[in-house]
Amino acid sequence: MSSFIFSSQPSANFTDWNDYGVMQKLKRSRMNRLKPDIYIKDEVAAALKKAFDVEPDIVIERPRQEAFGDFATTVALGLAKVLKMAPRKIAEALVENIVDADQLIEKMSIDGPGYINFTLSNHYWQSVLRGIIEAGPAFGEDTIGQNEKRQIEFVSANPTGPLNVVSARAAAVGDVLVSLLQKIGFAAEREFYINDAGRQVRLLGASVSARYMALFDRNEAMPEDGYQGDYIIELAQEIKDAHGDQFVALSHEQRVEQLKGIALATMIGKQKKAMQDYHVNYERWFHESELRDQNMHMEALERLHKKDLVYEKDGATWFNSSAFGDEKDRVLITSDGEPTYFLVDISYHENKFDRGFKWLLDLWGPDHHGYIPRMSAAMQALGHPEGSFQVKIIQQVNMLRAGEVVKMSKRAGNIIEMAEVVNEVGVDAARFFFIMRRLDSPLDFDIDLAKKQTDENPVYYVQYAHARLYNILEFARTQNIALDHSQDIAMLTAKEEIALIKKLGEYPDVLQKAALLLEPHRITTYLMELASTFHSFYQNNRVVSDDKALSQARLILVDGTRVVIKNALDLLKISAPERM
RNA sequence: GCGCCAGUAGCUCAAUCGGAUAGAGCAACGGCCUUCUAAGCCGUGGGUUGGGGGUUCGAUUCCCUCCUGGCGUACCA
Repeated sequence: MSSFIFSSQPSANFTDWNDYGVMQKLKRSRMNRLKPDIYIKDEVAAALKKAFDVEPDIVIERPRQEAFGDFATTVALGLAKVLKMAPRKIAEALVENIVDADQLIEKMSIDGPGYINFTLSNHYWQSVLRGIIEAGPAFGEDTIGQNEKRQIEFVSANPTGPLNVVSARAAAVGDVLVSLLQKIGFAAEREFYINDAGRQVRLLGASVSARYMALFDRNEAMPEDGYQGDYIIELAQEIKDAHGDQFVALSHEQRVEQLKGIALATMIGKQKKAMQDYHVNYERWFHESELRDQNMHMEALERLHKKDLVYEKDGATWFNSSAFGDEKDRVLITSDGEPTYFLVDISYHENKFDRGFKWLLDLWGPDHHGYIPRMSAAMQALGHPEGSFQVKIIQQVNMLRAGEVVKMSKRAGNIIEMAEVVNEVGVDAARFFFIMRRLDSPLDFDIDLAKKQTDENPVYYVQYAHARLYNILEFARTQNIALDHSQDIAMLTAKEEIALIKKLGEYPDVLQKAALLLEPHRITTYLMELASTFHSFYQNNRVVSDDKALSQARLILVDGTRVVIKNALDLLKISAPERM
């Protein structure tokens, strides 16, 4: 088993977000202004080349503590051994050789054992704000994806029951991940795989048939393993209301077949509606039946066959998956001659690659993680490069009310329904809460908290910041101080002003990292930090005052902040209220 | 048994490829509204990063081991 699929880190061949190779090819002028770390990296590299004639890997990081400046590098520490010199001596020589052609660096200092800290000038930060205003809704976007086709498949719940809360979590996460990839230049798409074929769908038909007949006082046995939830009864009732008794007289087989079709269409319709109400718009809903109708699974079998990875045993057809790290071989065609779900799923993923996607991500529920090795084995066997197929497990969700775990609903078939939760707390809170945590850790969803309209609720905290920003711009208008982007902003030098601009300037990095590391929670965390930085600025600096020039400069800062919060909320498809 | 994920402040979570004194929010306590939204701000206390060992200038981060919790280990889907 290659360990990459179990790693929470991106695989090695994955675009390395710390290697800005692609970006360096872009025009430097504009990018440099928004990527000061690259500028510093280049400066440090040139200085090292000049002073010591070495070209080590240089990492530019942001110090945790404000006192250490805006950027730092530990390169001198790492070079100590190579150059056989004290790190501080190396650092001193390095600093002396920094040219800083663009005059962005305000201060350089050598601290501790040999850290070199860089503080950028206010002038530089003002230019960042200019850049944000110019970019507007596009601020944060990038082109590093180079239009590569990527696809994320998520939710893909069986159409045999209502969607549960893990689906709600997966829907929010998957939707935002695709948006993130699109923002940094990938041609990314959302896809929902509808399992509308096979045993379980026949079971759905038979279950509905039994309930339907009961409505006419006919006794028809519920199939073994049939679906027990009360929603099946509701479904039967809906069918009776729409079609009357027209299926009663049919043979059992015919009735099951017809009711199966109706029930399936109804359930899929409900799923589509739930997703739409939740602001998730799939580029494609892919039907499993399509694969089967076109015999794509047999084609996939043939591909494996050609690679000599298939054999017959005990009347079944097996895939030699253990040769690719799976713990045992898996059945593709059962001894009854039925293709397994696994085989069909392999062909589905082959189809995705055939459609031109270079990279696939599946979001699966926690009960499917045992399935990862065999699927990865299949993709590897079929020659897809390592890392081109990835799976992330969306961990379980505990719904809490008054501190207690909410019990499952019998009506929905012993699950907690997605629609119920979304209706109760609203789309904004639901999406925010589901995105707030890393996807591989279990999530406690506090329903009471999500509904609270107080500072305890992070959604309101962020939305309030947006409403407040909007209100300031409105108020300025009433005072006849218009927002004018051409005004001078050189007087924006106060501590809170610069701190706010710095925070705004982080957004593109946050977005890029969230996208490439598949960690959407970075966006919500950032939003909370940004809101906090803004509230702090607001508290200490009056925007609209008698000083007209200063007011106008601050209005530009307010507008820049509004732009970034709006962009991030739009990305999450959470509303940005103008008034609260 | 084997495998996957997780274990960080009372609670929920962060922590930028291994970097500086591990940070936020909530809860607790104390301040701040004549001024653009107090759904806000400022401050105080709170930690053996589950335990132990290793790798090195440096470990929440990498390796080994143990403990705890969740999940998975089908000719089901």
